[in-house]
Amino acid sequence: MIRSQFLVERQDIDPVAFFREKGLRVTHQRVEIFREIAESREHPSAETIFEGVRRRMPSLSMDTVYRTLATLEELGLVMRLTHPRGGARYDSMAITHHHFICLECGEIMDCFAASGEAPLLEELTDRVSAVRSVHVEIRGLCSHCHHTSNHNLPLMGES
Amino acid sequence: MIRSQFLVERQDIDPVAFFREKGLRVTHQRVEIFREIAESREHPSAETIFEGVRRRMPSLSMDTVYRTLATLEELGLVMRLTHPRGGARYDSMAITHHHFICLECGEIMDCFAASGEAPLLEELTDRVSAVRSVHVEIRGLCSHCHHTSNHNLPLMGES
DNA sequence: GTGTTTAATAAGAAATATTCCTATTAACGA
DNA sequence: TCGTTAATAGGAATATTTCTTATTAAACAC
Repeated sequence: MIRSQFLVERQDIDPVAFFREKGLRVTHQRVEIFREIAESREHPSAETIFEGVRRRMPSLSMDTVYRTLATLEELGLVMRLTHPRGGARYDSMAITHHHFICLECGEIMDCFAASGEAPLLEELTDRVSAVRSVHVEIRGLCSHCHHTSNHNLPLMGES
Repeated sequence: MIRSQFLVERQDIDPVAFFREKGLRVTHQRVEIFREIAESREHPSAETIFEGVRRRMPSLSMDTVYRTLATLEELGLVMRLTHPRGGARYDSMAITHHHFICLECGEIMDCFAASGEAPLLEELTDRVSAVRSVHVEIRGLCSHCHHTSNHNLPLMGES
């Protein structure tokens, strides 16, 4: 049986050492893109990341941003999130955490506290071999939207 | 404090009654698109849904597929998933469940069993008002890929 | 049933988002 | 410092999603 705890921390990642360790070339682009995400608190889109890094590195191309984001995601340093309003958003996963997304305004909030266990994968035992990450995504209404907008969303606990 | 159980079932949805109840017109397109997803076990893309329904309804347009999927998602009947290999995938959420996604081949498996509770939202109490859904997404390697490919993914439990 | 109202659709254009192609650059090991 | 080659820039190509507008068909009143 595969059973995964939610809380798995990892932090203080030095991108230079990390890339080197993985046998990847330590390019300015990779380091800067990693930093841009690690230092952001805003779950930026690829476009936002591009604009942010390009200020320091005018030759940067969009292709490099996407390629690097894919690399970082594969390494487990970054997570791609589906945003209710189209387009992908990216978030540093140097520290394991989860997300709350407001269905009204689209704001994404980090949720570091975690308790309990992941869904048991017993029913998938013969089909699943290794767990890489467990991510909980909670959707609902943030306080602001709950009070200001007349929403019509079915909520948990209601019929 | 907001605390949400994972397991919240809902099933046997009659799309006609459901749309009517919500004050939405019961169009052939809506009913057929809903059925296509509800009967699929394959987490189809918008394109796949389009092709499937168009066999029965040749005049269907892609725009209607996207529009209807957005409506169904808003009603909580359908969930949009980010697929590792670009593009969105859709899944019927008539019965609450979770997902395992293989990072190698991209296969998505349903995971109905669930235990534990969602991450505590205590830290977000003042920012979050209402929970609409709790979804757990587990990533890793399916048995097939774990045994056949030489993967280089950091896995949970390893350093 | 018939007519009226208007939400929903089809069609294709437009806007976005993402990936691909190729020549060039620069990281790294010798 | 030099050679090798992974990685990048630039732009084209593709894919995905949304928008615009005329048309259609649900829903409802009669």
